[in-house]
Amino acid sequence: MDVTIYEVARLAGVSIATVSRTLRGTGPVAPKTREKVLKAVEELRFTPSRLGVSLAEGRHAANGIVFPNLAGPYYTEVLLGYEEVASELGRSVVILSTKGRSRVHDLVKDLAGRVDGLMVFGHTVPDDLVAELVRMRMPLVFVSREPLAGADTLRSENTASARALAEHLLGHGYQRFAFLGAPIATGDDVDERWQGVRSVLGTAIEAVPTEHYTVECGYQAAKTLLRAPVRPEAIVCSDDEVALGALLAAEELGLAVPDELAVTGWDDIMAARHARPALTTIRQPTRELGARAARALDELITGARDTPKHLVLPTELVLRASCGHHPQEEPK
Amino acid sequence: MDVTIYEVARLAGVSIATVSRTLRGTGPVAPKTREKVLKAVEELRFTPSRLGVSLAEGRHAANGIVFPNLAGPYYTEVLLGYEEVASELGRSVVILSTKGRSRVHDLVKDLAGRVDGLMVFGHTVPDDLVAELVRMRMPLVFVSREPLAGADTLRSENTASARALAEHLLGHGYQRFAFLGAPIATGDDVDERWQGVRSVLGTAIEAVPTEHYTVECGYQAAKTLLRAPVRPEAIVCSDDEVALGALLAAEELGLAVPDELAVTGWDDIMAARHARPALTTIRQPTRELGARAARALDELITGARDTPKHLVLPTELVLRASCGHHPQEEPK
DNA sequence: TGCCTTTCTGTAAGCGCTTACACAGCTGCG
DNA sequence: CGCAGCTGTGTAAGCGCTTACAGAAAGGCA
Repeated sequence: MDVTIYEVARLAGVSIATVSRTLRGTGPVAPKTREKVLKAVEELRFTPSRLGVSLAEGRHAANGIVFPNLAGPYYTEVLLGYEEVASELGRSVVILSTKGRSRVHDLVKDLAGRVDGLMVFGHTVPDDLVAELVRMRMPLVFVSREPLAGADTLRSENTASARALAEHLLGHGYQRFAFLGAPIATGDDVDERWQGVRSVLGTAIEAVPTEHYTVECGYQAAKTLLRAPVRPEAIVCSDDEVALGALLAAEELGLAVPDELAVTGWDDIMAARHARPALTTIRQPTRELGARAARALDELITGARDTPKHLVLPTELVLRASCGHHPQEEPK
Repeated sequence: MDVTIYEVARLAGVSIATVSRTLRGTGPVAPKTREKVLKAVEELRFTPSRLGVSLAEGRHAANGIVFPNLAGPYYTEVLLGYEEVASELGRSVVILSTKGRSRVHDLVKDLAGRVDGLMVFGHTVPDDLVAELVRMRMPLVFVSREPLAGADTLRSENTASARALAEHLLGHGYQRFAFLGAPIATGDDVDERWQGVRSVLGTAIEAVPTEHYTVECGYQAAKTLLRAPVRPEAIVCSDDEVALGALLAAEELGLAVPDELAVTGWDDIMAARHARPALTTIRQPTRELGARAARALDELITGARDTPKHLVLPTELVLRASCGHHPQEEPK
C-alpha cells in the first residue's frame, strides 16, 4: 500500500484522472492509453488506497455489527449469514462485541464512524445512542428486538412457537412447569418466549431467573430449583445453553430425563442434538436472519428504500427425547 | 457524520488546527479557547470523521482476520479473544470468511487495504498472496500454521499431546486404531496431530479422510469405517466435530461407546462436554490464541518489534468417558 | 475547406482531517 | 527598556483518491 495513483500516472505518462478512469471504467479512455495505464499498474502492483477512495466517494463500503458475545452458536450463525451477504454486496464487515465492555457508547460510536450501516443485536446498544444514530440517519437494522421507529427490525417468531411448545408439553401430561432463564429485558426474544408459554400454561408455570443465558448459570439455577420440596415436572428453558445446564443438574441429582423431568431448550444449537437425551428445542433460521439483515441494510444504505421494515421469520419446533417419549407421535 | 471540523471552527471562532489540537490534546490550547471549542463541539455534536483522521494519520486503526468459517466454536473463540484485545488496543476488527468463496484473492486484498495488520488462520490465504503481503510489509500473524518467513506464527501444541493421547489409548489396551479426518494440508494442525499419533502407534493406526471437518462428514466416514469387516477399537478424530459424528454413527450402528469402541476428539468444544458419553479430547487455549495474535500484531504494527516470532501454546488432555473407563485413573 | 461533434485527456477542486511552520503577543530577566 | 523564550494560534501543505469542467484532437458533414 505504498505506491499511489500519482506514480502510476507518471510511469504511464498520463494524468491521475486518466488512471482513475481506466481503473474504474468511468468515462472514455483510448485503447492505447488504457494499455499503458494497465501496464504501469501491473508493473508497480498498484492497488488504490481504500482510504482515498472512501474519502472521495463518501462511503466506507463496510457494514458494522454489534453483538453481546459470540459464545453460543446463535450469534455466530447470524454473523456468518450477515458477512456472506455483505461480502456479496461488496461490503466488508466490522465487528464489535459488547460483552464485558465498559465504554460501549464510545465503541459503538467509533464503529458507526467506520461503516455505512449497522446491524445490532437486541439491546446491546444503549437507548440514547440508538436515538442519536437514528437522528443522524445512520442505516440501522436490529435483530431480535421489538420494533422501534426509524430503523428496521428483524426477529424470529417466538410467541406462537412458545405456545406450540407449551401445548406439546401439556400433551405429555405435565402439570407443574418452570421457565428457566427469565427475561431480562422487556421486548426481547426471551421475553416473548416467556409470554407465549405463560399464555398457555398460566399459573402452572413459574419464572426462574438465571444470571446469564449460559450453561453454568442454567446448571446452578436448575440445581437449586430441583432440590426444592416441590419440583416442576417440566423445565422450559430460555435457550439451549441454559437447558444444557439443566440437563447437567438433573444428571447430577440422579433425575432421569425425560422420565422424571422434562427439559426443553431454544435455538437448536449443535450441542442440542448431541446432548443425551437429545434436546427438544425450537429452531431459529439464524443464518437467514443475518442474511436478511445485510440485504435490508443494503436497501437502506443505497436508498432503495427509506421506510423502515419490520419482519418476523418463522421458527420450527424440533421434538427430541428430552421432553418425553414420542411413540409414533407426529411432530406438529 | 455530517458536521465537519470547519463548522466547529467557525462556530468557535478559531481555526481548524485549534479544534484539532483541542480534541486530540496535542499542542497547547488556552483554557478559554478550549472551552469555546468544546462548547461548539457539543452543540454541533461533532465527531471527527474516521476517514479524514485515518487518511491524515496514515493508519486505519483496524485489524483484519481471515478464517475459513465460523461454524465450530474453535474459530469463534479465537476471534473473540482477538477482538477483545484489539479493541483494548484501540483497533476495530474487520472479518473475512473464505468458506465457499471464489475470489478469495481479491477479498483478502481488499481487506488488506482496510487494515493495519492481518491475522490469518492456517492456509486460508493462497500462498502467492501471502508472499505479496509479506513483500509489501503488511504485518501478519498466522494461527495454526507452520512457521514461515516474514510473519509471526502462533500455534497450539499438537505433537506432544497427540503422543500423550495415543499412549493413553494404548493404556486402555486397544490395538487397532483409526485416525478419522486425515490431514488435508501439510503443516497444519491436523497434520501435526496425525504425525504425533502415528509416531506412537505406527502401523496400528490407519488414516481415514473426511471431506470436511464437520459432524456430518465425520458421521458418514465413521459409518463406512465401522461397517467394514475388521473395525478399529479406537477412533482418534482430527477434531471434536468429526468425533461427534463418529459417536452418532456408533449409536446408529448399535455400538456401545466406550465398551465396544473408543472415540476421541480435539479442541474441547462445548458439545464435547455435553455429548454422551462425554468426549475425551484435547483442550486448546483458543481464546488466548486470539488474544496473543492481537498483541503480536500490535507489536508489528507499532514497530515495537520487527523480527517475526513463532510461538507454540501448550494444550491439555481432557479425559472423559468416550475413550474407556477410568476407575481411579490419574489424568496425566 | 471550414465548422460542429465526439472522443479523449488534463487541471483542479474537493473529501475531512493532522501537523510543520511561521508569527504574534507575553513574560521575565539583565 | 530590550530582547530571548514562551505560549497560543493560524496558514497551508499534505494524505490518496474522484470527478466536474474545460480544452485539445480528431472525425464527419456540407
